[in-house]
Amino acid sequence: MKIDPDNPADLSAQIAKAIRDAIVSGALIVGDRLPSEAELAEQFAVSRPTVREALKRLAAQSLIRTQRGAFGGAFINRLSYADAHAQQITTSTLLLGMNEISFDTACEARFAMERACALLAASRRSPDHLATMRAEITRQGQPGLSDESFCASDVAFHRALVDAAGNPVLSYQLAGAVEAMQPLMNMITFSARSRDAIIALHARIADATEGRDGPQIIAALEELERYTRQLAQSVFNARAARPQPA
Amino acid sequence: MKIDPDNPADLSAQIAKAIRDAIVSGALIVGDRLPSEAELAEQFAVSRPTVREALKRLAAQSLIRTQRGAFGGAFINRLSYADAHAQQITTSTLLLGMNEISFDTACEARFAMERACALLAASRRSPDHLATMRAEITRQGQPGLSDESFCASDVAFHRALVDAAGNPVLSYQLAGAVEAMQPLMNMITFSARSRDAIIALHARIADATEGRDGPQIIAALEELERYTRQLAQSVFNARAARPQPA
DNA sequence: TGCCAAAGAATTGTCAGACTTTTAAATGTC
DNA sequence: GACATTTAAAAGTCTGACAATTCTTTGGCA
Repeated sequence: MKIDPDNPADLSAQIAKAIRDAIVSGALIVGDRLPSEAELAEQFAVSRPTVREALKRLAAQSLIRTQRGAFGGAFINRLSYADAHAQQITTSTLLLGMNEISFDTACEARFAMERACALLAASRRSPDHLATMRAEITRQGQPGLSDESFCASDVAFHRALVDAAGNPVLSYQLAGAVEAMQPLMNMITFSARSRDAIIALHARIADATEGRDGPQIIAALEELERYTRQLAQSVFNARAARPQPA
Repeated sequence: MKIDPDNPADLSAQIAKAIRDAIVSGALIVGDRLPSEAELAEQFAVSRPTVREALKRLAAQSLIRTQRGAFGGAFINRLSYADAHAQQITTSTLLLGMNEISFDTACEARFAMERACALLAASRRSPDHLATMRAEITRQGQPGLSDESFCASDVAFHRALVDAAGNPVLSYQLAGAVEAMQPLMNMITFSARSRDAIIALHARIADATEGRDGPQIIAALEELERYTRQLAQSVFNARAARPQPA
């Protein structure tokens, strides 16, 4: 583990970087225990609060976990899918929310990646995935469903499709992108007619998945993308025409 | 901003969560300044070091940036592509390195997503992207190039292809996946013959991109995926046959 | 008046030391 | 040998202080 010269950057940031590099490079393995805070403080020649700040930075990225008590300390964490997924969603959501990313751009990226799963999903889908897709379609057709619930079910449907591809890396990447878009989707009011259209496309996707017809899934996804973007366009136009509702 | 009951979780984690939620939900906007550490300490009824630990957690995720001096403080950060990208790479690298993800799984996901960019890249590629691709191909053909440099150039080539799709969200997602795989790729020794094969495929991709022939790009990528996996397979087999070099 | 330098204040960065809480290991007792 | 008790190690938290930084304001000088 390298030391830190007295450069102007935060000491805690430098310490965090040193430890992070050691983890990413493989010098520290999952399950390894870091020295205690007091020992680290001595090793880096800083105070314990400074070491603690560094460790909290690493904990924020799920790189380490801390345990109190005797023989406790900071341990290198195995990054779980759940943690990675959560971080992915937070990052993607902020990126979509804070930067000038248009709905079209986000939509294009999301469907492009989803189509990338289509062929794999067609060949690997299990009865479980199909059942989930069908269940969500049923749910989407229920009257009185709020827009938020409809969107949530939409996410669950697409997630099932992505999971059907049977590749956890794809699931992790895609699920982040799809869920990050949900706040944008929630802004759209879905009329009964548009819901019917979407449900019909979902049914087409489910049928094609059941029939292991990859190209058909892709075609349906392309149509869904077109329809979603058109729907968003009209919503934004309507909103632009009625400037501020106060 | 909500308060924290005295539950068993870390106070700093709770405070960080409260502020993070406020940011993600939009209650705190980019550029907003948080209260000073002393004020936050009073507001949450904790000490300043505890507040500081919470702020460091947020800083680790690039959610805030801090500035010293009068009228300094913690400001809500605009998540830059560079920051998001860096986090994406760290997360993906760890996920690939620490979990039992096979090379095949990572490879499959990466090429599936890359193919998703092919059609967009074919229609939107600029002369700049083509020039980068050609330059990297030239570089890959130079004799005496180390395996690491060859891999780095390989990453740069594919990154240019992805960027050619002209969708920053795709670039951000893909670049993370591609770069995360580099440590795994670095473990492969590329013989002169395999380099030639890869370079030929790269040239085919560049030609197809120049000719705006999306399906041809996809076909070449499929072949490249097959070849890469086969190459990795033989490397791993050879390694398994010669148990421990000690 | 106008400009530049010095003082002041606000705020983060860092440190030292102390105390509390949690947890597991070691010890003692039946 | 099993169970209860003690003990020690470690993170979690607090208090108080000082250093470093940076913006604002004020004062002085031409």
